[in-house]
Amino acid sequence: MVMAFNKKAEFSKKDQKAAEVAKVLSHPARIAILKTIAKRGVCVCGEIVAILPLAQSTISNHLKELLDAGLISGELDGLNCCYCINWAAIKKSHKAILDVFLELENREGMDCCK
Amino acid sequence: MVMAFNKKAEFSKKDQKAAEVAKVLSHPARIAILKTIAKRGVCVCGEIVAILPLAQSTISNHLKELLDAGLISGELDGLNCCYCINWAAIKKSHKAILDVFLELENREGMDCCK
DNA sequence: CCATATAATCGTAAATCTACGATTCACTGT
DNA sequence: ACAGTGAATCGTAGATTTACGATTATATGG
Repeated sequence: MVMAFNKKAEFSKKDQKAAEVAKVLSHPARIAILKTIAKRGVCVCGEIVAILPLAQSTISNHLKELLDAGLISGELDGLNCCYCINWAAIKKSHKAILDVFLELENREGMDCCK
Repeated sequence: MVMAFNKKAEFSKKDQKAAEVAKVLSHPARIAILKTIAKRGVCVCGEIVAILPLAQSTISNHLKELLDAGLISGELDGLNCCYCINWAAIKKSHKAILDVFLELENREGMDCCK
């Protein structure tokens, strides 16, 4: 009995993209990591581990998710790995989410039940 | 051996709130449901079921998540249940996400590795 | 070469999410 | 009172997420 297929593909591309962006931001650790990297400009994994209340391997996983989503880039620099924000991706992500809210807020006033 | 505790509580309130908003939007079905309700003004569960490629019980679950998050309100109206957007909550949510992006984008230019 | 340090990866466990069918509940209309 | 309809809830199964410790890989420094 097969269930729990991935039905996400059946929604509009726009909604899928917005949902993907939201998914990346759906854990406070990932938001905190992004803010930390943005704030410091330079950021090495060890610094993030020192700041956030999570184990090194857990941080590394969250970093990988941010990398996979394209929101940050990281390059090995000797022993350390230097991460930085991919601003183009951040702006695209921002727009994807913004569009959802704008499309919703555009309809304000057309309420039904009251 | 106890693992996988919920560590989310250890992050800042702001980041937690933003992550919660993002979580609600992290499935295209929920975005599509919000847009459908906003577009129609009036919206009954059955209409959403007819439009989206999901079973009635699945839609009902997504609606419950949106209700729990406070983004919509629903009242029983005879046989039908009329849902509408809670605009105040939408705006709060929008602001919570917006603040994350603004805080990030504020730091643009302070890059490290290049 | 060897000890050390940084960070990725692996293995795992628990929790949560997605999804559905079946059932139940509540209200209509007859 | 009873059949029918719309929607919530229940039970479930499988997938994914969160988290950690242990291990591995790689580079540096002596």
